[in-house]
Amino acid sequence: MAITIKDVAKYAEVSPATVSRVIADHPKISPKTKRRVRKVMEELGYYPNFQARNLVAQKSKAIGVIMENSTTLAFQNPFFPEVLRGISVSAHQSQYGLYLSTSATETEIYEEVVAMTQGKRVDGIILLYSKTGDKVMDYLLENDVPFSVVGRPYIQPEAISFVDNDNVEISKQVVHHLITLGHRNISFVGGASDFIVSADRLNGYKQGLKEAGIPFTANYVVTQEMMEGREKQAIQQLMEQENPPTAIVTHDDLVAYEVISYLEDLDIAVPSDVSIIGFNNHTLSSHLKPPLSTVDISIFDLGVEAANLVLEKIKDDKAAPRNIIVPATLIERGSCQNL
Amino acid sequence: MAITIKDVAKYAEVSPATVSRVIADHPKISPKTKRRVRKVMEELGYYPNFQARNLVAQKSKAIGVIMENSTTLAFQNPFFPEVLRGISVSAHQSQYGLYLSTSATETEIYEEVVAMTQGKRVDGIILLYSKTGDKVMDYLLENDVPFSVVGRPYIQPEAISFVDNDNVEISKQVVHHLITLGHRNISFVGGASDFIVSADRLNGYKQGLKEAGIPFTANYVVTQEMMEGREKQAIQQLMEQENPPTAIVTHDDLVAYEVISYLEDLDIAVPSDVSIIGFNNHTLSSHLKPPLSTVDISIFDLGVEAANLVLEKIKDDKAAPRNIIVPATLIERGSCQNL
DNA sequence: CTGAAAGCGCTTACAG
DNA sequence: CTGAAAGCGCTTACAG
Repeated sequence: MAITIKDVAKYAEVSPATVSRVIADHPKISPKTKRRVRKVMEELGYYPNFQARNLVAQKSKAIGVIMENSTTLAFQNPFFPEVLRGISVSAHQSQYGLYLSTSATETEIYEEVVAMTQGKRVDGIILLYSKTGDKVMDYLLENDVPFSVVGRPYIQPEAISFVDNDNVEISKQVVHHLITLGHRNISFVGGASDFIVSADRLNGYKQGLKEAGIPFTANYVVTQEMMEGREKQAIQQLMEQENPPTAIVTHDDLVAYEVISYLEDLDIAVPSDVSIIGFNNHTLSSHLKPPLSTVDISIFDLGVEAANLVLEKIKDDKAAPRNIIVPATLIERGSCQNL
Repeated sequence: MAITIKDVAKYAEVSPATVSRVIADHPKISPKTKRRVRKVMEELGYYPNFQARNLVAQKSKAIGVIMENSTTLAFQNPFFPEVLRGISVSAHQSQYGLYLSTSATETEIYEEVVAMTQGKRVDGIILLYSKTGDKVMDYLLENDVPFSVVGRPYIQPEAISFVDNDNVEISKQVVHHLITLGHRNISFVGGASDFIVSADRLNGYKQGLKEAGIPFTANYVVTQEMMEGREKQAIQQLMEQENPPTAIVTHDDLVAYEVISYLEDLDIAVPSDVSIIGFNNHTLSSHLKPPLSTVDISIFDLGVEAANLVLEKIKDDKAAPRNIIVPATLIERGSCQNL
């Protein structure tokens, strides 16, 4: 089979223990021995077996990245590769590997997380989403598994390491911006309502209205669930009510452009008839027509920090949970207009 | 520490060997014993330790997915999450885990692949790209590592399992389509030239021209390298030559929209002045202005089949290499016009 | 500075 | 149908 530590030991005329110590760069091994052993390792093409090493070390040097393997537009967008890139960079620096969930449904994800943590396939977990009543998060918390969350946890935020934008605040700013432009009939087209990020942004939207003395209109809110499979009708319904909105906040740039195309079908032009703002600052959004005003949420940084946070917990059992708020910035472009 | 097979054995009053056999659902264990042991496993919350199991089995039940952790627009696009979704579905069915590369540079990727295969962290590899002179592919081939490639290998295609579109053919079709519309001055804005997919598409483009008796014009080809960091100037240069193209084939929808925006800056309208076709059928492309004619390359299927192919090789040493060609379809929308 | 021995948690011929 | 024993490839007190 493959070259083992024993083969190296034999050729270098030392014990396997010594070879092991050379690998670990143990200070008490003489430079001479180290040199000789390393030369043999090189010559034989030795690579340490992770399984064996991890078995005795009781760790895996890998982080599990958990996401919903979903098909919705929200997961089609560049958020995923970008956050993963951030995670990769940080994990790579600490020499940790990345293990990806492959499950599609909630129950499967739960099973997979339990198996990968109990089975020691990973040392910690990054949750790429945060939703209400998430059993995965409950499990991780109860079993003291090192983990971090991208997004605000639905329970015990003080006990959990997470990274997030200040979604309430930035959403409020977005609304303020539209109000400054003279809008008062402002709609909110949000994500799935069990996701905390959606709830937070809706909340900020409401606060923004309130601060401006504008009453909240339930009819102005369109959730993911209302869109699902009948996006066009949902938008039509939104626009054909008595006082249709003159501005729309959407939870994602891709959704914004989708909405714009439905508005077009209804002969409603952006921004002349309706202003619109997205979220996530898609690479393309500056190039498209209209160039989309949007919120840049620093996705890459979200990933880097999420990885840093789990790593912190993995390396130190009793590291206190930390929260990191990554800046979100409103970027004004051409999709909004004075009323 | 965690519950081990010994704990279960003790409580169930059997030997560890028996517990192991129950886990494996060995046929020779009595149903009664199985029931009893399973009950104890349940009660104690036993989960098998992957490291230990894999160490003796000499396998990891995981597939390494290798990609360049790059920032270019090409990797910002939905190709990555979509192909990964396909891979996930197939891997999940076979109960294999997914291990992701975290390296950014070619050398690092090489090191990482060698370490993860030699170190038995993964049983096989999926290469998400194919480029000329790729040392990773050479290594995998030489060392008989089970692997598959998304894209046509640059060497020994008959010896390697890969999944691909017929990029030459589809590219030729795209050119034919434009020629049918009356275009003769057709430009090709391609990807990085060391990628096989780019080479194949360029090749199909050339063949398409040739078949129509149109001479190839080097000035009509813009590569990734020529764009890098000066996209706008590259497009300007393309359009300001003596006989500017009246149609442009781009290797990706996102790039197509980027180009469209530069054309706009030059007061060139799509499709009235210039026709344009993309690749990859981005979710948004039907919604944007203009709705983009594009090529759907069945990304999800590419992923599923790539996983199937490695799995085939992992499960059977001497499975013959297979190639799968996934259909690519030209989708006509509003970005092309009769000349 | 180095080695012999035990052990990480599992599996699997071998024996009965 | 089940158990005792050896072993997968490594690490790490312990001893010298």
